[in-house]
Amino acid sequence: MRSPTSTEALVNSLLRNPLSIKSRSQAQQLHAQVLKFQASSLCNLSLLLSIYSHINLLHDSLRLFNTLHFPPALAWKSVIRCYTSHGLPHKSLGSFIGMLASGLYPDHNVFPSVLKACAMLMDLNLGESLHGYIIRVGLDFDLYTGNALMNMYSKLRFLKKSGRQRLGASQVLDEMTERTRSVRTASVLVGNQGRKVSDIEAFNYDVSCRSREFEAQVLEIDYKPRSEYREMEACNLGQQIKDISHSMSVDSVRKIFEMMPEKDLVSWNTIIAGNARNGLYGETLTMVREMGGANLKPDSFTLSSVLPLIAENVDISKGKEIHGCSIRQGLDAEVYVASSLIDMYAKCTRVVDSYRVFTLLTERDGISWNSIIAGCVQNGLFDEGLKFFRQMLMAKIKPKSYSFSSIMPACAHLTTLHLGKQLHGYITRNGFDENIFIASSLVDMYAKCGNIRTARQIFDRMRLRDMVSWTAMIMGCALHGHALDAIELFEQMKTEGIEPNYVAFMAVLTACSHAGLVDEAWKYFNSMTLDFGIAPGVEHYAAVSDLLGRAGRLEEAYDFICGMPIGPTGSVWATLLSACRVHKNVDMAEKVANRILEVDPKNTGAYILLANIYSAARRWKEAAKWRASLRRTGIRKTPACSWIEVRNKVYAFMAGDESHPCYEKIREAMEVLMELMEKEGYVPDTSEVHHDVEEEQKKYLVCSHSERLAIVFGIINTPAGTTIRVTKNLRVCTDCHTATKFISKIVGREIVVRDNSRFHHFKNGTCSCGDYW
DNA sequence: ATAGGGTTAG
Repeated sequence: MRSPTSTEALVNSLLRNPLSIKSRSQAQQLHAQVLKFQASSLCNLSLLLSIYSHINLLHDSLRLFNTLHFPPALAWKSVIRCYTSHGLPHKSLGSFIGMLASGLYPDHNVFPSVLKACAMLMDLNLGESLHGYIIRVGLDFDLYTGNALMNMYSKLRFLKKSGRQRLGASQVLDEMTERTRSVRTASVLVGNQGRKVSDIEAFNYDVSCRSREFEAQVLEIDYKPRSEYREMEACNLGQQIKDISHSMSVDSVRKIFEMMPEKDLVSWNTIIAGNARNGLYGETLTMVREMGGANLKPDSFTLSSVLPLIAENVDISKGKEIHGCSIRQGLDAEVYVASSLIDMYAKCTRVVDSYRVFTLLTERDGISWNSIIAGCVQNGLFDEGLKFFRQMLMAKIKPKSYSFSSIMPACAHLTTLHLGKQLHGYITRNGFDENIFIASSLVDMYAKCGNIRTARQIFDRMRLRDMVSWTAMIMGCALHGHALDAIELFEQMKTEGIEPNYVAFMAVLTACSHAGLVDEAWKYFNSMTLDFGIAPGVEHYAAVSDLLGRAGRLEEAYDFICGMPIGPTGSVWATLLSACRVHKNVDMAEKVANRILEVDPKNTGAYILLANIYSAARRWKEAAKWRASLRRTGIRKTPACSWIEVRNKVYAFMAGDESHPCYEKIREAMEVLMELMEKEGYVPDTSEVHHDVEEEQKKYLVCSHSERLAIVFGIINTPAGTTIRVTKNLRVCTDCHTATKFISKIVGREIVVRDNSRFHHFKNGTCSCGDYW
């Protein structure tokens, strides 16, 4: 026999040190060497296989595995791990069964992968059976297996849909643990020699029963495409099932943790993350503190699990504490921690602090980019969000599903349809269409950009719809004044077993309010508390009082607001005040305005509205008085602003902004139009012009409203037949509304105006809202 | 064996 060469020795040492191999080519070189030296023993090939699986090469692993006639345990375990980390839980469990079937005994380093596969399938039953099996083979005290068990339980919940009444999982496990332990202690005490044969036989029999039980369950699992599991996960983690008895799973996690004889940092991190995922705020923070007692310092895993919970609870002081902690540990520029910090600050409306963390972050990945983008968008900084989105693309980071659902609301709010469509194209090309978050945000975007039909098409094609998808569609209909569609959808949603929440009721009430459906609104308002136990919030009261007010039932609305169990806010009263303006009821307006200033002395809207009401009644002195007191408060009202998209570019207008580069051209066109309109019978309604000035001057002021400038700009800059789409950040003014009807008729074009609450479709001299808005 | 980001609301 020849002595091994140095190369052979190297090969052997490499085979026994799998962590030193880091790339596919290294692994393949080693593979070639093994074949060259005819060292392809079963043992060496299994070692190679475990190397392939450690660097996550599923195909190479499988190719090698398939050449083995009787794969040893190491080969099976490698394949199982690889399947799991590739997100193929069925395959993983199948291989596990195959391993058992070939007579091999599972050991401590196979269960983590199998448990993870159970968690992926969201199958608690299966997980519990596996747990029973693990107890039977005596591995429940193993550190790695225990950690994986905790992880599985903390990710699984009792799904409402499974319907079956279940025994408390932890009770069953308690009993089983007790029985197993007695068998085990007995055998330790007596020693293997003295152990009664019947005991061992009984034990082995029990183990094989458990493994068959588990096997039977695996075979029963119906295979679903991967995307569907992701949807299930999305639904499971969604609000609907959030509060359904996850306590049983959490109990199991705690029991395992307490029983574990040896705990390491991973064990602590796992239970902390589990508590955090299940929303146990106090408990989670306590455990982070207790870690110190066990001589363990929080690491990046700990911090990035805790921060989302702090964000959810909007606890800025705790958040800063954790930030401080991460700085002390030198973890504040670590991607995981930093992304959570960015998100936490954003959720606490401290975007400036998010920026700071983001700037300090040197290596940004898709998630850190998305955190800052979502942070901006969620705080209404749409342009900044878009800016970061573009920067991300320039940094050569490919947008993923999260990126689209984060940025889409920005397109929706800014009405930048061209951008939304562009993103939609990218989404379709990359197969993100099925994603429920993206589809919902697309429905919302198209609806908000005026394209209600496309919104409906996308909605109808969705395979799975959750409450948010329905609400987005209902709100879209409400926005366009399609109240009956909105109501029908709302009823359909309930029929499909999806419970409406706070926002869904806002949507349906808004629909009623835009169409003047008083009775329906009452019905839904009462149903909220009676049928669903949701306490109406200010928004719901606002919708109903708005409706009563518009219908001219001012007294009724007044009493309704006075009867609110939660203190009415300025905004609720404001709906009534604007109704007073529509119905020109100065007495009521005075009464309401005083109530507003009682609860909200800084409500500038009230000053302006009241001043306008006085102006309309030609009571100039009082109007001037209110305007003066507004000036004294030193608060500036939100400036009115309108914008329009022409040839993929957005043009913004402020009222009477004569410095606008297009101002002169617009002015000229406006004069021509005004002449034509007056011939058609248009009389400028200057009653709300708040200054006591000449009639000509008033007419001029009315004509320089931002929405009118935007509309005229659109007419002169687009070819005949194009629909003009204008967005305004506040409400469309009464006179502009009348004027736009005339304009639509004269120029023979459709004009769509979206203001802060709804869409107005002007066509042939009429408006879709029937002048009820 | 453990970790971070997403859709509806005037």
